[in-house]
Amino acid sequence: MPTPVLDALDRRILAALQRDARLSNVDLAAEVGLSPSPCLRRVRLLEEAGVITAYRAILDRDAVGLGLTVFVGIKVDRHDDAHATAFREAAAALPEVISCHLVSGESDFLLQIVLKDLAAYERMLLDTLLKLPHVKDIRSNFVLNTVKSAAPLPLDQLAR
Amino acid sequence: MPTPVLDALDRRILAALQRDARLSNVDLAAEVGLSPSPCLRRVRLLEEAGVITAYRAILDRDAVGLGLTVFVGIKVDRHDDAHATAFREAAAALPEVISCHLVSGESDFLLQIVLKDLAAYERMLLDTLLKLPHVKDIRSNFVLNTVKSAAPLPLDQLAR
DNA sequence: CGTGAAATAAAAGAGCC
DNA sequence: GGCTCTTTTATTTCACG
Repeated sequence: MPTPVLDALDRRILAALQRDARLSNVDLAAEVGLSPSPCLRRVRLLEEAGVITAYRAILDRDAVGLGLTVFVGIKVDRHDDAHATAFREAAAALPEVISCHLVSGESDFLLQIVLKDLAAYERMLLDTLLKLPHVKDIRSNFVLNTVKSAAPLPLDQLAR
Repeated sequence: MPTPVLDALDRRILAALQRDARLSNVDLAAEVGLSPSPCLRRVRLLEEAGVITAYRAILDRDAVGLGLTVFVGIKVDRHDDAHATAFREAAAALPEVISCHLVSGESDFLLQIVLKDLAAYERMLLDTLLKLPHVKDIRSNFVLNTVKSAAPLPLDQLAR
């Protein structure tokens, strides 16, 4: 068994910060059963190691006027590096695209796009998405209802 | 023009907190061009109004040992409320399911599932997903490469 | 890793523009 | 609404066991 990168305490710290990133170090330490000093040391290490990549406020999309979410499947011309890279960079640069993955299956890329309404999506589709490099086919899947979103990662499932 | 729910200052506050949820109120105020008191008042109001729903630490999935992300399209038997609701609740209760949406198009539901590896997904598919209520068809799309993930919402796009 | 003390910073509130 | 100033409270930090 190689030295585990994350021990049980690290996982508890991460779980707590996923639930509430604004926990003070004192409260966090109490929650994970540690005193403040070593707790803060661990958090700093997790940040420096790139395990914690950011602390974000999660917003209600409807409340901020971004009521439309669309999952967009996109096929590109070919799969070679030059094509894929050009597409990737162009897609990632769009602020409306909040996630973009290369996936197996029907589509090559799966994008999650957030917009004000259908009219905004129509403009985006015509003016931007269809003009991305090497796009061959686009399939739009509109979100009708969000059952669960931006949930914390299931660190409990890692217990060995 | 109805009273806008969010004015320009609110949007600047939200943008800053999406980028860094751990900003102190003093720093946040300086960044948005406000003094601390009104800035904190606005943040509290945004929290109470449900605009800010959570503050989360964002983790590197590979670094925590959750190297496999799968987008799973699921069709259910029928679309009536009883069926859809039963499915929804069962799916949302699974910790590995970090997002679940009712969508238009090919599938009825689109789930984002995070796991350790393919073996874990095989178990999940056989033991859990296929046994969810009213499931008719499952299509698994494996993430080969993550280009962009958990990006902040594009509040700039709301400027009228 | 824990403890405790010292230094620092943050939040909260009152009164005013 | 927002600003400033003051008070109160909490948090970070560090040296040592």
